[in-house]
Amino acid sequence: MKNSKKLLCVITGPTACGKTDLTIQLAKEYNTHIISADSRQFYKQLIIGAATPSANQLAIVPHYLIGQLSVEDSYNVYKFEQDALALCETLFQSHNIVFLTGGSGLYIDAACKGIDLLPDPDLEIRNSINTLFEEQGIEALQTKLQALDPIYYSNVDKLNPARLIRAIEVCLQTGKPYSSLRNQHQNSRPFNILKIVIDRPKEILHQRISQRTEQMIKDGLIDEVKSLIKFRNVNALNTVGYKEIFQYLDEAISLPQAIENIKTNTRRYAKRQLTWFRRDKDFLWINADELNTIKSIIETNLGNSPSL
RNA sequence: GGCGUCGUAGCUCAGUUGGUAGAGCAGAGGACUGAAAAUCCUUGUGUCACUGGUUCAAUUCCAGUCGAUGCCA
Repeated sequence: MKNSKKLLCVITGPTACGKTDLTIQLAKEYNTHIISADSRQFYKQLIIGAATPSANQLAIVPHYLIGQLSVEDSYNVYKFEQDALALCETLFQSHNIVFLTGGSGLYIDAACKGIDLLPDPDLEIRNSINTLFEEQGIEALQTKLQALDPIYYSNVDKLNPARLIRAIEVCLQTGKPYSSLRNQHQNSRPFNILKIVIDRPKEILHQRISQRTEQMIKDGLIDEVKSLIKFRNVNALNTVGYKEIFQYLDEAISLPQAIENIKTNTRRYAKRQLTWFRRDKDFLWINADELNTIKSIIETNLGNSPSL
């Protein structure tokens, strides 16, 4: 074989587009394994609401980074990058192709391009900045960041507390401006990468989101959420499907209203995902029913002549 | 059948003491480096139900028609 490099095939797409089934089918045909890039399926307690693959599906091909964490664990993109790269190294020893699938764009980027080396968040510092925000509002964050890092301040979304807080946190932790630690260069990888977005007409996607939401309720989403009520404040549960059911359990909204809200919020999530993918011109957009097209592209990228 | 109220953006509604109209939600577009299913930004022209009348001018006033709804029969 001429092509000595291995291939990481990224299969992503908006939520409910059918990437799980499709990737399992591909991985089975290529007799290989799947690494998940889904920031909610990491948590073992999130099953129904996170649309985690079923036990039957997981049995078809080996999966990694699904259910390896508890919702109480702290995890982040950098750790994910490390985990995903370590898995790639191991799996490429015995496979020419490995699939990475999931809908978390930032996590996919971390695996494919890498992210800057920054210290792990210090919870004490973060909490103190959060308190500053709660007590004095966004202006206090703006003033602070402007003093600590005027360069980043000139580019940052000044109305987004999350951006401001993280930047301040890094400045305080490292004693350096956040901007000086961001190189934003793309790390090279010891494997080739093929990136595919599974596309669907918007009406069809919305229909699938609606149907999947109804199915989640039938499958017992409410009981799953009830069992997690003691964790309701952890970040992992600030998630579509869970927060709406918490509101229903609080009797703040009716069940039909909660279900409607889940559908709406899922549609919006899908929209944000699509915005993210559109920005990255490396993605090939392929219709969900064009499995043969995908296989043909994979063959080409593996250095084989397309036989289809 | 009689009397009243209502009919304005996909939905809920506001408003114009007559000069063709605006909020919330939904929708659309965008941003994004350790919270990312998170967090945040931008974006509102529609036969003002229909047909006539009055008027320089009607979505606004008047009449009729249709539809919704309430009360009385």
